[in-house]
Amino acid sequence: MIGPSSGTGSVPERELPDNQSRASKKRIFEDLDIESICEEVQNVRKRYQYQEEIEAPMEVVSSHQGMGDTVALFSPLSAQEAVEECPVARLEVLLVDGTNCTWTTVSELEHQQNIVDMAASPSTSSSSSSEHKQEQVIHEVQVEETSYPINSDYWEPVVTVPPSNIQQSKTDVPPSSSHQQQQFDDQETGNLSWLLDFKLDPFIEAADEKSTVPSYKDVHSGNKTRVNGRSYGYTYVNDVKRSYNENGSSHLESSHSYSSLDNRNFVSSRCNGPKKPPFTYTELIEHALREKGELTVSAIYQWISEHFPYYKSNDDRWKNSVRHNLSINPHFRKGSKAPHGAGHLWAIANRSGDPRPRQIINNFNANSTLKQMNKNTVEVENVRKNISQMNSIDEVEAATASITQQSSEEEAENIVNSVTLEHCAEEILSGIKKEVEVQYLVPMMVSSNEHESTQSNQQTQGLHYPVKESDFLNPVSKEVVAEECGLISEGYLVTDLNPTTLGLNMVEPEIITPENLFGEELSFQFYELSSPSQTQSA
DNA sequence: TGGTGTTTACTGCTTG
DNA sequence: CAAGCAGTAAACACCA
Repeated sequence: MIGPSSGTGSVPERELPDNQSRASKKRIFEDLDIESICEEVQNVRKRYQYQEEIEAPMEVVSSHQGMGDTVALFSPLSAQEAVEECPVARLEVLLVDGTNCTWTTVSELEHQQNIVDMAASPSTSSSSSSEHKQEQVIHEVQVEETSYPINSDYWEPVVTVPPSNIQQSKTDVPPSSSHQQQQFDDQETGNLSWLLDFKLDPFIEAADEKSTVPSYKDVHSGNKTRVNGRSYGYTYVNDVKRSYNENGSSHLESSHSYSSLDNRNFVSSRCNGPKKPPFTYTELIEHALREKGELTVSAIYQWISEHFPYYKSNDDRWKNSVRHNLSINPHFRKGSKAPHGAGHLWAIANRSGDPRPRQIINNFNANSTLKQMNKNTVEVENVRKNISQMNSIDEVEAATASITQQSSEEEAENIVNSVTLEHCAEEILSGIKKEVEVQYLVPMMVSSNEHESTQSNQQTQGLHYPVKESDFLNPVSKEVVAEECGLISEGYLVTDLNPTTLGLNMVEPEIITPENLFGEELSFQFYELSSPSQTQSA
C-alpha cells in the first residue's frame, strides 16, 4: 500500500500540526523529482493491472483490525478508536499547476488524468489542448502498513510486499498487448486500485538524499537512524527477508517497512543480527509487566531478551537503561521484595494506588489526564500562575499552599472534586523533583476575633472565608512542630512571630531586644506556654 | 562480589 | 533556539 517508508525519521502525518504538515509537504514537493513521479505512477499502474490479470494479489498482512490491535497494545485507545485515528486507506493528492497547489481526491485525480490523456491524444489535439499544463502529482502518504506482532512470542518486523514490488522482483516480463489493452481499458473505466499500492518512498528517499548532506556523525554512527529521538538500527533497505507473523508462521516479505505503532519506521537490513525494536524501554517494560503482572528486574530482562533478540542478555548497557527507566518512571511501582533472590517486584503503578509522585507521565496517560482535567483547566492555570509567582518560596510549599487555597475555596462551597483536584495537584507537582504527598485538609473555622485579625491577610491572598493558613498547611499540631523545631524549651517559646497568630496559647511575652541579648538584626520575643484556661481568663 | 536501585550528566533528536 | 524526551553511561549505595 502507500506509505512514506523512507526510514529517515518520518513523523506520522496525523501527529503533525497543520502548518508543520504543510511545510513538510512543501519541502517534499520542492525536493521531489516530479517527472519521475509521473513516470512511476504510470509504470506502477500498468504493472499492477498486469499483475491483477495474471496472478492473485499478494496477501496484505496488515489490515485495519490488525493495525488497530497492534496500536492498542500500548495505547489506551481501543482498537476501533485506534483504527479511526489511523485511517489505513485514506489518500489525498496534491495537484500542482504552476504555482497553484490544490488538494483533491482520487476520483478528482482520475478526472484530471483523463483530461491529460485526451490532451495527449493526436485526435484530440487542438489549440485549447495546448493550454493544458502537465499536472504534477504528489501523493501525500497517510497510509502506514506494518505489523508489529509484539504480542507474539517472538518479535521481528513484519512488513508487506506491495504488488508493485512483487511485480518487480518476480518478473520483468512486460505485459502482453492484450494486457496492455486491458490496463488501458481499466484506466478508462476508472479502476484506480493500482494507485493504492503506489509507493512514494523511492522519490522521498531520493529527495532526502538530495536535500540532506550526511554529517560527520551520521557517517560515523554506523548508519543509525533515529526516529523521534530514538535509534532504530540501520538504514532502510529493500531486502527480502523472512520473519514471523502473529500466528508464528513465516512469510516472505520485503523490508520496506511502514510504520504502524506511532509510525515508527524501524529497519530490517542486510546487516546480520537482530534489529532494534521500535519501542522505548518504557513500553517494553510496560508490556512485560502487563503480561506477567509483577516481575523482578531480572525477569524483566529475561522477558525482553526472549521477545526481542536485539537485547542480548549478556549486554549490560540496555539493562542499565531498563533499571534507569524503572527508577525514574513513576509509571512503574516498586513492590515488595522478591521472594527469591535479590531485588524487588515491579509492577505497573495504578493511577489511584500509585504512592509515588508522577514526575514523568507518558503520552497516553498525559492525554487522558488532560482530558479528565478539562473541566478544571482554569483552576489549573490559576494554580500554575500562583506557583510561578512564588519563585521565592520553596516549590513544594508554594504548590501546597496554592493547592490548599484552591481546595479550601471549593470546600467552602461544598463543590470540591477531590479526584480532579488531586490530579491537578499531581500534575503540578509532577514538575517538582521532590517526594511530595498531596493532602486535603479541611480548613478549621476560627473565632470571630481571630477571623478579624486574619481577615485582612486572607483578603490580600484572595481568601474569602475565615481560615487560618497555619491551620491546614500542616496536619501536625503546632505544639509538636514548635517542639520538634527546638523552639519550645522548658515551657518557653522563642520566636519572632506572634504566637497568637500561630494559634498557640501564650501569656505576655518578654521582649528580647538586640540590646539585651542578641545581635542587631534579631528581635525575638519570649513567650511562656500557658493552658487554654489561662488564655481565656487573660 | 554481583545484582539491584537511585541519581546525575550528557548526547541527540523532535517540537513549539 | 530552548525545552522536553529517550537513550546511554557512570557513580554510588545497599544488600544477600
